[in-house]
Amino acid sequence: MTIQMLITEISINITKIINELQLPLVKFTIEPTKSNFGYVMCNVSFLLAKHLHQKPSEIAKLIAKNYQKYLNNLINKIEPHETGYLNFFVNNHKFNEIILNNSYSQNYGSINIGNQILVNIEHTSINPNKSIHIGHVRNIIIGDTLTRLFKTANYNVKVLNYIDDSGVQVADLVVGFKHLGFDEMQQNSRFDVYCGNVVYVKTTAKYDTEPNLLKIRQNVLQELENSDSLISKFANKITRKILSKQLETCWRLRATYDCLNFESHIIHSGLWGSVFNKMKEMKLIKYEQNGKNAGCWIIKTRVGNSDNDKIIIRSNGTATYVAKDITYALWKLGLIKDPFNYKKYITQNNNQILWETTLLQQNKNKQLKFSTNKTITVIDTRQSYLQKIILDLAKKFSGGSTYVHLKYESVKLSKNTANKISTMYTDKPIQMSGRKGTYVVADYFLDLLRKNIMKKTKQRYKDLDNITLLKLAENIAISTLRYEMIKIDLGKTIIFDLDKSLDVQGNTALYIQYAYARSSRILEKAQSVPNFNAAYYLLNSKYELELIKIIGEFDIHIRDSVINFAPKIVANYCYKLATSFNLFYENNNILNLADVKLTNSRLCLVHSFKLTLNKALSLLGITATTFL
RNA sequence: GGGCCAGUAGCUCAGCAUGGAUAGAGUGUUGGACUUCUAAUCCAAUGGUCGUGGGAUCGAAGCCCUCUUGGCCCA
Repeated sequence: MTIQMLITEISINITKIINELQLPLVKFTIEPTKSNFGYVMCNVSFLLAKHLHQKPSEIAKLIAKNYQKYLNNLINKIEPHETGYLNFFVNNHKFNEIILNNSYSQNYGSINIGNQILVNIEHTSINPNKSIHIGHVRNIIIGDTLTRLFKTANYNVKVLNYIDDSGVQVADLVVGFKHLGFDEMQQNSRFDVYCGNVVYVKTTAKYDTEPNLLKIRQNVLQELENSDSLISKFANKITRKILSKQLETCWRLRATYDCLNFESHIIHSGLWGSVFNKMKEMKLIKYEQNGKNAGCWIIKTRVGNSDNDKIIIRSNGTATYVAKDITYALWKLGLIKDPFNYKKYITQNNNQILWETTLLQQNKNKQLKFSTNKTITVIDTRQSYLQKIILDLAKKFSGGSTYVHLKYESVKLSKNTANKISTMYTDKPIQMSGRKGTYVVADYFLDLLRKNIMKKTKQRYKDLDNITLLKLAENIAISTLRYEMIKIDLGKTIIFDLDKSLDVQGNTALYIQYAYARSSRILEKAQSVPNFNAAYYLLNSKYELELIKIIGEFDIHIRDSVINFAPKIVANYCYKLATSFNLFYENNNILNLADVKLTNSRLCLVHSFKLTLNKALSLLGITATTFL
């Protein structure tokens, strides 16, 4: 029995009453209330009021009267409120025991929505020509948190990371290294940082003054489509070198993957070619004879009231990223034959194997399956237009698949931070740009945050050794960044400010971790381990009852979060749990009591809180420590 | 020109899907609480025409429409 089950029981009974009274069947909801209005509430009277043209309070009375026969020793009172709400009261003594006993179990909070259905989630997919910046981090954290949530909802999740190793941005790097003399072997900074901050920015800046470089880039792009060319091999070498560095950052952020999809393989395997032919057959694309797109293959689209053309193949015969994205989406949805073989890239820290696509025959590994008819693509809202094209196209290939574009607003740099890192003055927040080099490198920020936290921790514990200190600070830094990225609604732009982000007071990961550490210390210092055969009826202060109730709501929030693709719901839940625990902690003594039975009951509650918060935090990729 | 997103306290944001009880947090400012299970905490005060105008409803921060401001995308 959880609160969710309580809700289900009430829901069934009210439906019965509606049937008995031959009232219209309305879609009512039952939710936990705020403490002074019973335990859970139902809005059915309001909905019926619309149909019956009666006062909600009258209907509430009627239903309450008919509910009496369903009352039992658990749900023991129903009260029709004058506003129209139906408030249900429970036997707290019994319910405390039920919730707490439930919360001790290993799989507490796990729900079954997915039935082990295969779903793939694509996220990260950063061009392998630069280091990961704070804007990319939002994508990684959203994607990874969603993965954790879907796994706990019993989906079989495969995480994909698309590596655009044959696009314009990679061509820019090749131009830089091969024609502008940048040193591939430099040792001054991390390779990905060097490529992004120096080679890419300086190369693209030269296009304005040296237009012949653009022609060179065109040739590079063409060479990239031929896997045997020297340019292709060189590009492969540097993109893999960058990728390995980017993955280090991803792993630092505690994201892991199942498969790396190399874009070049989409061309080299002939997959794009077959999709191209199919699209020609289906008359989805058109060869343009005249106009500005003469010589190009285009796709006709209609968004809103206006027609738009999107180039699929340039006049020189190279495929645009749109072509490759479409092909990739069709592959993800399993709508075209899988031409890839898979080989092991690495075993990640959590023992999860990371695979990569390959075209080598010796890696035929057909038991591996990453394609499925349910796919989620995490990309920011600026890609909405292209995603819409892909979605429309996928529908034409097959009606039965689900393609979700999980979009989120981008991360911008605050005015102050922008002015700090760029020579160009601005009086408002700016969009980060790889090309202009106006971004904050993720590892740079994390190192700064870690340093800041270390300083404060050192003040608290002067004797702590450096290794412990560093580990602790690293954990808090990663957790802080993850929490800040996930607690904000996906539809809201994050304005990132370097200085403000270093502040870790209030609603932060640290606050939640602190509550966890407090609970751990109590259990450590207790004379005995909690005995679960406890006097739960003694837990009757408002702080205890409230905390138990919130613990009991765990699965409701997970369900809510999964169904609505809203990871922030779990973040808010963690904060609510921590706040409630802190109130309990401040107001109810636990260890220094004369009443041994009460101490034990409270220890059980502390234990339950600790387990539940730990599970909730792990869904956010946040690790709680017993000491802070 | 077409499309998408956002506007809630000085600042940053919950609440909006599924309308209903007194619109909540953090932060800031002011004051208070450590001989006590961790004060990276807690308490109190302060702070709101929920961007504007209209509509449907017994009832709107939430739904529909208008306008407006800011951001983004396509052309």
